Amino acid sequence: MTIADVAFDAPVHHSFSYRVPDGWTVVPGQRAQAPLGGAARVGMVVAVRDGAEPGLKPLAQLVDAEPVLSRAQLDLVDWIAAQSLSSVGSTCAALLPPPAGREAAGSAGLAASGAVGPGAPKPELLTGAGREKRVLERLEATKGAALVIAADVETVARWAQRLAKIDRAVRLDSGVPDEERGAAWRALRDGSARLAAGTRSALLAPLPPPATLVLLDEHEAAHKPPGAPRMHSRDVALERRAREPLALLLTAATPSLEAWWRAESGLIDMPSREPGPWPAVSVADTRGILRREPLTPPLARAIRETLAAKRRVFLVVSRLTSSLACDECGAVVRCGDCAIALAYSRAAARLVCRVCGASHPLPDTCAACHGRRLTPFGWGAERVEHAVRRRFSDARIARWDPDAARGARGEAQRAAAAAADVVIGTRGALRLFGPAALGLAAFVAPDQLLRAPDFRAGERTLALAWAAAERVAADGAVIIQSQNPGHYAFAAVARQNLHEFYRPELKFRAELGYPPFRRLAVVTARAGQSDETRRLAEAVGAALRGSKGLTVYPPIADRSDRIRRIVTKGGDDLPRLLDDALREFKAPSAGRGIIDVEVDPVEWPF
DNA sequence: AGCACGCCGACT
DNA sequence: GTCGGCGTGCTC
Repeated sequence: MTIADVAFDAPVHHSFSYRVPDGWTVVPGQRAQAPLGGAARVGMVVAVRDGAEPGLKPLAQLVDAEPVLSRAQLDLVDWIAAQSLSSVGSTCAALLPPPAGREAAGSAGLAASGAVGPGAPKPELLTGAGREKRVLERLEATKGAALVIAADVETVARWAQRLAKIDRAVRLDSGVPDEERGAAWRALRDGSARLAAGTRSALLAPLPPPATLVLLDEHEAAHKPPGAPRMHSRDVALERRAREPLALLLTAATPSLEAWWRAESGLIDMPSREPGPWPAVSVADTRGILRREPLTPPLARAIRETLAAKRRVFLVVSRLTSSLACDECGAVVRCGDCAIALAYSRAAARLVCRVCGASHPLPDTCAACHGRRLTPFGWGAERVEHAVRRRFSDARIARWDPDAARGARGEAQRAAAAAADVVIGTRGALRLFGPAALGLAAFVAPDQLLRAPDFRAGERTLALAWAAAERVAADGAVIIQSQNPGHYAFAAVARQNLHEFYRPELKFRAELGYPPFRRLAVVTARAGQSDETRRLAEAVGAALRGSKGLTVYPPIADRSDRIRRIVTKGGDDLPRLLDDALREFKAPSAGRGIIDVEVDPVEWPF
């Protein structure tokens, strides 16, 4: 009898075997519906073989008339799953359009994709002004298939419109109905469409050679969204390019250190560009300044001048809420139970704990020294808005909150922000402004960002400051108020010179053994009680320490003490070493506890 | 992941 | 006396 091995979207790291009903033709790469745990579920057929295993349930029905993945693409999926310690089934689910009900049989087979020839071009990293225009020119010049991957559906929509001006373009992302996504996949496969745009679920879309794959904003953390596979789209794209003859273009205003290092090592081409127009960037030193006012005199003057010139102002604030501190002894008002600083809301005149949610009225005196002067520190959007309104009462001022920007009130807030003279917001507000749309962009206090307990803090700060500067007209200004005015991220933005950031940053990363020189993984252990969690974490730590190539740090408890995280460093073989070391905990006999592994984390979970 | 099975608290 | 909490375990 014929047996099909099917991988399901579940954290089980093996496939399930089914009998192929007589008369069916099934090949690996097709999805099929089959009974699993009492329900009919869709999985990927990863192998078809002859055998004699009595008692197997039969496949229920085929979902794809034609395979959606070729053998080579299934091999790529295996590689992704192994590298990210994800299951093959959930990797497939994340990297394919959702299965349609049923589809018409197509006639075209999958394009055969061979190994990369010796003449295959290196991946290219496009930086600098006009990088997106250069991508479009490339796609216009080539007659081959092209796929543009963006980090979010909004960007996909914009690119789909741009591509449609060149040739027929289809969308493979969740911004269009499921049937349309499936049809787009098939249109690429049979050549009826040559241009496509999508998010990570489009990364494996069929691209008959000669083809171009474009990854926009390769530095974006959104290219590694939550859920399997825990791998950045940049890594998927680079591996696909290594296995398939396609041209790979990466774009970034501020490349990831990973991409920059590859470029320096000659693995990626990074054409150098003449610097384009750039605003005047100044850094205002706020050290030793009594912070009762978020706007230093130079910033207040710049706002006044920009508004007088009828141009727009963007004030970048940190999402971190402000807290209350004693002017006399410096103590911060903390939650009695959780020990973290209570978030101060001026409007509500209350203090709220962001861990346990407890809300307290404002205290009259400092608990530490009984001083009577408790004042807020840190500049949240709300406090900055208040200060700006007080000084510029005639201006139209809008606040852009990431939380309020979603949902029903989102549209209203967006409209208000789009019409405002002064927008006060976090990183997400950047989307409101096109290139050179602003007269002034200013960072009220990026120090929280810079001091975040995350080795990517500098990279993030650079990305945000650079992105803001790109949105300011060449005759406009960027003002950065900081207690770290000498930081090389600011110097790089001020002189529009990326090297000024990457040179010292690479040195720092190399010295401390951070990516791109070593790989990181965060292993999370969870068990019922806190002592069980502790015991599990100790056992996991011991197992990891037994592995030669791994550097293992002691487990860190989270605030609730129900989760412990173990940070691990290793080399290129980190996934394999982790998999070997953790195998005993994955066995069914291992019992209690859940172990979770995040390889190459981009967001620091602490 | 789902979904079942399986033992301990507040209700008709 | 039941309904239901989610801890543990299995799914071809």
